[in-house]
This record gives sequence, C-alpha cells and structure tokens, in this order.
Amino acid sequence: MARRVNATAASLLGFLHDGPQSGYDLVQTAEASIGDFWSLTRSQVYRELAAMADAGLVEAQEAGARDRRAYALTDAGRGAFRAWLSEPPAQEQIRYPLLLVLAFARHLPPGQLAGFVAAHRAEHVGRLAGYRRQRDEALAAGARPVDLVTLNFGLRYEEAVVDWFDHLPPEVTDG
Amino acid sequence: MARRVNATAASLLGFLHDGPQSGYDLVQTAEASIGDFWSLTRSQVYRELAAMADAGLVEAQEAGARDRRAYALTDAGRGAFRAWLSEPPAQEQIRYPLLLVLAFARHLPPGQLAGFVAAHRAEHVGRLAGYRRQRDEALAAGARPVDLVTLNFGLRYEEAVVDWFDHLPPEVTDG
DNA sequence: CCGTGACGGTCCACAGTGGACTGTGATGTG
DNA sequence: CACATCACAGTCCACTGTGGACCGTCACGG
Repeated sequence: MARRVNATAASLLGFLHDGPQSGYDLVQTAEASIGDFWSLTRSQVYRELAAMADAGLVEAQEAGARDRRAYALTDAGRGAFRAWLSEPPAQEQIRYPLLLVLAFARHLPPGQLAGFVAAHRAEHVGRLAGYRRQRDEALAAGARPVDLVTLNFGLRYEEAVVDWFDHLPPEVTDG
Repeated sequence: MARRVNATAASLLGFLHDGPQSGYDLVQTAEASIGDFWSLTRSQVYRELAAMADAGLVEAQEAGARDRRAYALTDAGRGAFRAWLSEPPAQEQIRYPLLLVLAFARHLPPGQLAGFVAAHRAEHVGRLAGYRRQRDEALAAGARPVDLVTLNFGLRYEEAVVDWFDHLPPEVTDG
C-alpha cells in the first residue's frame, strides 16, 4: 500500500504527468508555476524523490550527463496523486516576521520601523507590478479565466497588502 | 556571546518582558496575540525555552504544581531581543494547499473542487467576521490606530481572499 | 469519592529552510 | 587551443516548524 504522500511530493507527481524530469528540473518547474504560494527547496525535492522511488511512485531513469537523473511517473504514482487530489486541502499558512516586529513595536526606539516598513512595501509593490504584467501577458495570449485563478489570488493579495501599507499610522511609517 | 535568536525565540523573549511565564502560558499568550500571522507549537516553545536557558537568555524558576516551570528574562535575554528587533525582518511566507489543488485542476474530475472551495470560503468568511468583531471591540475600548495595525492586516487579507472566492470562474465553484 | 477534563510538559517522526560543498559540462575569450 | 568562469545537478547537514501520542497532576461537578 503506497504511503500517503504529502502536498510537496504530490506536486512533484503532478509535474511528472508531463513527462520525466530530474530533481533540478522539478525545482525550476515548481518555482515557476506554484512558487508564489508553495515554496519548496532542492533538499526537499531530492528527499521526496528518493522516498517516492523507494515507495514505487516514481522510477529513476539512467543517469545522464552530470549525474542528471530523471524520474518517471509509475501507475502507483498516478494513483497516489489522484488520492491526494481527493483529500480536502488544509488551510493556508502565513508567517509574517514584519507583523511580529510590529506587534512588539512598543519595545522599539521610534523611527526604527520606518525603514523596514518602506523596504517591505517596495517589495510588495514590485510583486504586484509583476503579477499585473503576467496577467496582461496571459490575457493577450488568450488565457481563460480558469487559467488565472492562482494568479488572481496573488493579485488580490498584493493589492490588499499594498493598501494596508498605505494606511499605516504615522508612528509606524515616519522615520 | 549569546547566539542570535530566531524569530520564534525572540517572540518568547518579547512576551517575557511582561513577567515570567511557563511554556504553557507562552503558547496561550502567543496564540492569542500573534497567532494570526505567526504560528508556533508547544514542541517548539519548550525546545526554544530549553535552548535559551542553556544560553542564559532566560532563567528557569522553581517548578510549581504539575511541574509548572516559569521562565524569567535575563539581561542577556533582553539584549538578544533588542538585537533581533534591529534586524530587518524577512519576507512573509504563504503556503496555500488549495491553490496547489487549483493549479492541478486539469487532473481533477469536474465538480470535485466545488466542495473544497466552498469549505475554504466559509472558513475565511468566518475569520473575517471574527476580525471585524475584534476591531469593533478594540475601537469601543479606545484603541489607537497603532494598536490595530496587525489586526488591520488580517482584515484586509481576509477581505481580499473572500473577494477572490467571490470572483472565481464557474468551472471551479460549480458542483 | 470518583470520573472527567483542563493543565503542564515530554518526546518523536516527519516536513520545510537555507547554506556549504562537490563535481561536471558548456561557453566564450585571450 | 587553453583555461577561467559559470550554469547545471546533486549531496549533505543543522536548524526550524508541525502535529500527534503520551504521561502525570490537579480541580471540579455529580
């Protein structure tokens, strides 16, 4: 009985539906397609691939140049992926260190915060611009609404965050 | 030289500024005050307390009833906390399994998603209502804007998410 | 007086993060 | 051509984070 896979492993199985890929490829693929709301690291990918190979969910192919080793989906892997898809997804997790600092702001010398806040705001403004560009490109390429759901999440999220930054009280934004 | 503390340990040091607390207390305190954007678990709290006691950042007091053991801040702990506050906070992390499922929606039988989506929407609607109640209570109690910054983040976030849910294409919401 | 449940903590397995490190092939420049 | 450089591909480790199982202890209601 193939052990239940975790969400990260499942995402790898998902990508392998499009053909065998190496760990390195999978990191790139994942970063590009789900990286905005699902982080994963090299270490994790190789660990999961090894574990899934053990469990028969994927099959390692012959190593190519530079030890490059592609993994192919097996039927058991396809089954494990479908099983994962049918489980109710867990709630999202957010950890925001800046909010932690804000929560302890009374312990900070005044003015200390402004720089941190400005840097984070700039980061979010940049991400928002990036998402808008992505959306425009996708629409120009004829994407359907259903293709934009995850991108739209990012858009709304970043809009909300930038809006929040723009309504912070002066105690927090004045350097 | 007191080792640099991580954000979780630092938050414990922050809470201990208000007086000695046990690990159990700290879990409650943290859950109530920063739980919405900074998760931590029992295991982690006891682990960090032990490590910080080793490093001299906190001091364990005599065990009371039920092995209850309170920890008190030391000067080194106060220093480590201030050092942490002065570091630029990292970017936030979001991991949203539902988006992962949506990203792989083409592998799902139609109709499968609707239930998941509805459940998550309901959860967010509930959280939004809770935040609004909290805000109203805080305002009624005379809170200043600066006291509401983290709560406002939650409010804007949940508003954005619910709005996103309300604009999902029918392929995703129809059961 | 006893069952139940909140209190308070320990322990473990698994998952996730990030950096250090190794070696290899492609590439472009003197 | 030789060689420096850099992207590729993977390994490994320490630390951090998550969640559940488990244990004993006290308080309180029936």
